[in-house]
Amino acid sequence: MAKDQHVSGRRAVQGSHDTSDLNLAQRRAAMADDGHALVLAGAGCGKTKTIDARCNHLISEGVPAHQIYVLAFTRRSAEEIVARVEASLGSRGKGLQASTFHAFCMKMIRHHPSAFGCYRFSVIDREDQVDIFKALLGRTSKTTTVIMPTAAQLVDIYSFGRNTRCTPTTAIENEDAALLPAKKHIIAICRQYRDRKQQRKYLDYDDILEVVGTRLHEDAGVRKSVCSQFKHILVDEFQDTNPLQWHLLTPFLEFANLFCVGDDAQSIYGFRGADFNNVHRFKERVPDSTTLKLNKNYRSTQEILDVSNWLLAQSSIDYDKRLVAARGSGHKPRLLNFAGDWQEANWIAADIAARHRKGRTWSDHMILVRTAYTARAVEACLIERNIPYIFIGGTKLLETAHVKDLLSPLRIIANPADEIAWTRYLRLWPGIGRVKAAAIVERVLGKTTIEDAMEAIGASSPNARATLQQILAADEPPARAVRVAVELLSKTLEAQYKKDWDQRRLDFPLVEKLAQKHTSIMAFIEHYLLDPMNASETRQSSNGDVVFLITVHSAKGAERKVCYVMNVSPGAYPSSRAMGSGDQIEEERRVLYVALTRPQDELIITRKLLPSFGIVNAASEGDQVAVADAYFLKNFPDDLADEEFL
DNA sequence: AAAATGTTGCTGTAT
DNA sequence: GCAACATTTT
Repeated sequence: MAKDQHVSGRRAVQGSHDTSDLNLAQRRAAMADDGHALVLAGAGCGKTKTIDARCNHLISEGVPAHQIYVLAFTRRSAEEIVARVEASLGSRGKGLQASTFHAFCMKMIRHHPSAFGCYRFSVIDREDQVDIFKALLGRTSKTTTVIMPTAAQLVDIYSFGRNTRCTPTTAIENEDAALLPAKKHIIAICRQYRDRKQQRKYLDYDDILEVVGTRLHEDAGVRKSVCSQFKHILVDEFQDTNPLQWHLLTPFLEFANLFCVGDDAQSIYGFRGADFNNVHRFKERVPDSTTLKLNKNYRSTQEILDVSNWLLAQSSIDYDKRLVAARGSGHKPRLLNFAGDWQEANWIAADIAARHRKGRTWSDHMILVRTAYTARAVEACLIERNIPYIFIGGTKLLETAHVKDLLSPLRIIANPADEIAWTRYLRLWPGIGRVKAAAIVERVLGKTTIEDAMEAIGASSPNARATLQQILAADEPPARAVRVAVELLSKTLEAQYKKDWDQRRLDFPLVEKLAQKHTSIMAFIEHYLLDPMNASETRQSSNGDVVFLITVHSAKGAERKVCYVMNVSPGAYPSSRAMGSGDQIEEERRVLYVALTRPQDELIITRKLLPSFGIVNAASEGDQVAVADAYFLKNFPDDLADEEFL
């Protein structure tokens, strides 16, 4: 029974396979006839439950599970959907597939390598992209007099442009209008980046979607063979899809039934090009579709929803939304004021500990933060009190410096043209810095075989060469290569990271364990780049009774009995960095809305009223006033929460 | 001249 | 925790 699943603390009832616990609107959505459908659902109105029920219904009606694909926003929610459907349908549910858009496209690319022309490509992450742009900037910067973007800004501009399929001007403006004079240079450098990727056989995150989308549009044969595998495509969090993702979905319209579920008030990925026209213009773009609405909230009590309703009502945008609690009345939300970060964090940890002593489980609690670094104080307090937790958001295991170092030789073996990996690997060795590494890489990339390449390292570092040779000999399976790499590189890495080496080394057995699930280095690295697993998540013991510490962006769809929304302070909501545009401020409002709609029973909002980081850092005095003025809780009504000063 | 080491500042959300 | 910058060592 689903009860035993206890999937990340969700209510077990969601796995039950009959539709009797659905309300009328949910049942109509779940049991809709074939055809395209858009389901609009407010926070907590049972989106996930409806997707589960839809899958159950389709499979029960005789659709083979493998012809259904669920596109979710995170690996976590994808896995949960599959787990619940399998739990309720047993063997008939086996074969249901769910993943992120990126993992979906990568599957297509790997299953039809010739169709997409991406054989032996390596997937690169954002940091790798930044490295490439850095190298390109280094070569061109001296002649220009205009202000050029940083490498990181170039990645943003380039990626935004591709995700929204907009003009360079729009993409640059979105980053910073002050960069417009450099437009010509930016376009030129983006072209060089594109060529460089091609040479080195790299696929960045956007390529993964674009390669598949473009091919499906251009080639009818490929389109038919790929798209006709699926009868039903379900898309969760549809409000956060962007034009590139829509481009990818449209070829499926003639082969499969599209079932998209979303809430425009929860659109919080505008910075990644999310476009709620995908929701608002769905009917226009897909005329033969039906639209369904779910508007009864089953998650929270009315007092909690009142806060969220108030917040949206303050917006200039008309969301046409007032959440009504099916559960009725409950605890009044609390609004707690603290003098500083430390007091705030400490109080939350103490409060959770006290509740645990009274018999609550750790996993009844979720702490929501806007930014990863806000989490650090509370993390320290949780550790101090021995409270088990996982932190979701922030740096992923495969993004940490020491793991990237460890994997660099494996990346070289998987793709000898991988310049970034070569550079990283070479610089691990004593006596090799930026300049020598560049010289060696130059020589190495001219070679056609990995053996010649290793020869080309030359006498600069016999150790670097010997080590790479031994790792190459261990080659596959990847777990073995990882183990050999750990053995051979430990000394070097220890010297590099001396201070926190004892912490970092603990990650290596984890990496080896993750590698065991894969048969090739490429597949292993790719898997964890596309569906990254958090360092803290990976370190967890299996039991699962832990406090959830999570960024709001990662918390979409999650719920807990007791939620602490941290640092709802001036300068943080909206973030002082969002002050540039009204659209960005409204997106910030939705971020807070997502946070406030997570709790089932108790909402605890904490903040610091004294000038906090965001305000202090606003550039001018005028900016500081603007930040304080835009603060979302500026006119917060007394009767919506019990306010305390601690 | 390049590498190594030390210091300071700042940090947006993520596939 | 990390990147950019500054300083010391090889």
